Amino acid sequence: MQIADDLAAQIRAGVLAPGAQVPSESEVMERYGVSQGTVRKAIAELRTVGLVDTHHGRGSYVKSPPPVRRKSSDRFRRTHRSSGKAAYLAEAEQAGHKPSVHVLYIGPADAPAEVAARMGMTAGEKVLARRRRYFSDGAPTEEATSYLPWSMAAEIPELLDENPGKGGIYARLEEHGHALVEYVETVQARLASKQEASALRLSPGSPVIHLVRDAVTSGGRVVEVCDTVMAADRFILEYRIASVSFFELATDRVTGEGCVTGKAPGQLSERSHVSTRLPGSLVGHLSCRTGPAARTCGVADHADRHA
Amino acid sequence: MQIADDLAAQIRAGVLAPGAQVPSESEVMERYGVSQGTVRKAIAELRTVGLVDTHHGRGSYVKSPPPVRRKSSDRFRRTHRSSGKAAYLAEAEQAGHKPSVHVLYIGPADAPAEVAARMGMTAGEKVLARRRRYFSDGAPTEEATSYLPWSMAAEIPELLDENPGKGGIYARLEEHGHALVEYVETVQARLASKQEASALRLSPGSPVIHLVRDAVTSGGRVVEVCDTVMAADRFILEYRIASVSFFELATDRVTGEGCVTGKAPGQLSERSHVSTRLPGSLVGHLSCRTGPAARTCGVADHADRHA
DNA sequence: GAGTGGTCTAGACCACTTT
DNA sequence: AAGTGGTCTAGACCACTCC
Repeated sequence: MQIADDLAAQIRAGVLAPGAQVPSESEVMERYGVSQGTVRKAIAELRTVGLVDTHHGRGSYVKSPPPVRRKSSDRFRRTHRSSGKAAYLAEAEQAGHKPSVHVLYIGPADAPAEVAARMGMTAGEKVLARRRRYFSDGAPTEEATSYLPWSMAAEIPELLDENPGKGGIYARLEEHGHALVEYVETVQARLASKQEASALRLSPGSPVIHLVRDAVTSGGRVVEVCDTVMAADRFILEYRIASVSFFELATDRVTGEGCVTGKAPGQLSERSHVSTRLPGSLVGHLSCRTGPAARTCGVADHADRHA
Repeated sequence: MQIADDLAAQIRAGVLAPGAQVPSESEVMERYGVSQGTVRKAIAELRTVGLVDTHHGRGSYVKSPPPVRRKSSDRFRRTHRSSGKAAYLAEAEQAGHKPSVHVLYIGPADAPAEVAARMGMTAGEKVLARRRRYFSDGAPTEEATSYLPWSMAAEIPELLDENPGKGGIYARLEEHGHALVEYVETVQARLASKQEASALRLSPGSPVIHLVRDAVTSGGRVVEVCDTVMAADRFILEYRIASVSFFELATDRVTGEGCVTGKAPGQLSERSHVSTRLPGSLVGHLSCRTGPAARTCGVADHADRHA
């Protein structure tokens, strides 16, 4: 489409600056000597590519590129929790944006099938759902729903609060004896559904990132599933992957010496739980999975509570 | 659009099975009593949602949902390298697909700006590029380009081969003294460009996942950058995140005892290098970054080479 | 050649926004 | 009321595919 390319070039060259109005349909019709349908297709193209926003009865305007936020896998490090702010707020402020959160719902819900499967319960079982929408500089960026077993809600009353306190719900879970060993995030990208598009104020056809995170305890139990839908153009996800897991260090090689106090390597069952004592007073607990899937493990150190 | 919803419902209900031909434009025009333009919009909708494939002169056909492959962050564990197959082939076969790889280019190239920045060189510098396209069951799924400093190509001749041998290029790098400590992956989702759409046989408007991975040595040097574009509907990325890093275990708490042989905790500079001796004969090397960014570290164990 | 999708035109009518 | 985008129609013409 020559017309779309032409306009796109003008935008990228800065002839049409962010915020400026794109020539109206009738104007373009005249200038290029084409019919309205042709113009509309060209502008639709610009819209799906994210170059313009168009408003009924007002015109199309050049979009300014959205601020991109980095979401690092390090954000779950227990060390980062002391900050006292929810991970989201801390991260966003650091990046120089005005963050805000809007709680949409906190209360009982029926577990969706996928969530139930991840938590090892039957679909439809009663769970606690925490649904909220996040904004950056006033614009919605993501919508997240946390699911927890309903028994947790009784055990930990703060989970029903809008603001669960310092360190967020993960800190509360750990305070109540559910040490979190690892998080497993699955990432998918797809086009926004109509509901998602309107909730995140996206033009239809925009991509979203669908992120689902399981929080796993040292016992191998999934105590929370967090389902997040993010506007794809506003995020970069960053993951740091070690080439050797702590689990491998402790069990594959360091035998004897009283180091691994659980089972011997090679004798680990599907979900094993072993303890490692490192020099100093540190106790590390490992929850692991073995077998053909050969998954590595998580590391939980309970040192904070033993010290 | 009522007509699109109607067809979509038929597809999802199985009235129109995968592979079946969607009624032709003229047929739909007649049945719903609308004009061609209206029908075309409806079918375009189905196309962008990924429900149908349409071929010029032949018609539109119901797509069968593409096989989804899981890409786990564990695939870089050194333990998994012994398999003797490239990570891609091993993973795909395990999932029951017929994988194949097509090498597009291996040779010198000018470093793109972003790659140069990640590797700490100036843009345009000469690098080795390895570009290949991956297929699953005959359908293209991703296209990846690895960039390495040109000096590596001289040092490690296998890097110029189509098949770099057992364990892939990461194994070759490590054999030549470049122990890889961690990988940093950044994930973005966006719509496919025209070139990407045709290379991956996607309909325009389809989302892709753009993944860029840095391979970091124990010295903190980025020796490879791998730039990958994947068809979003064919992948689920999975990342396992430990709640405590090995780095934190070794330096924040385990002091004295001769355990950390590098600097004391709190004295680590922006990019430090410390060594840890664990019980047994294992030696762990840590490359880390500290400071306000408070990034964790990677763990490299050189035990294989010291044993 | 008959059928398919791809592109375009010219014009009508509606809904929203601004003045 | 005037200007904007949103939707639709009816028809022309082209390009590709299959028989």
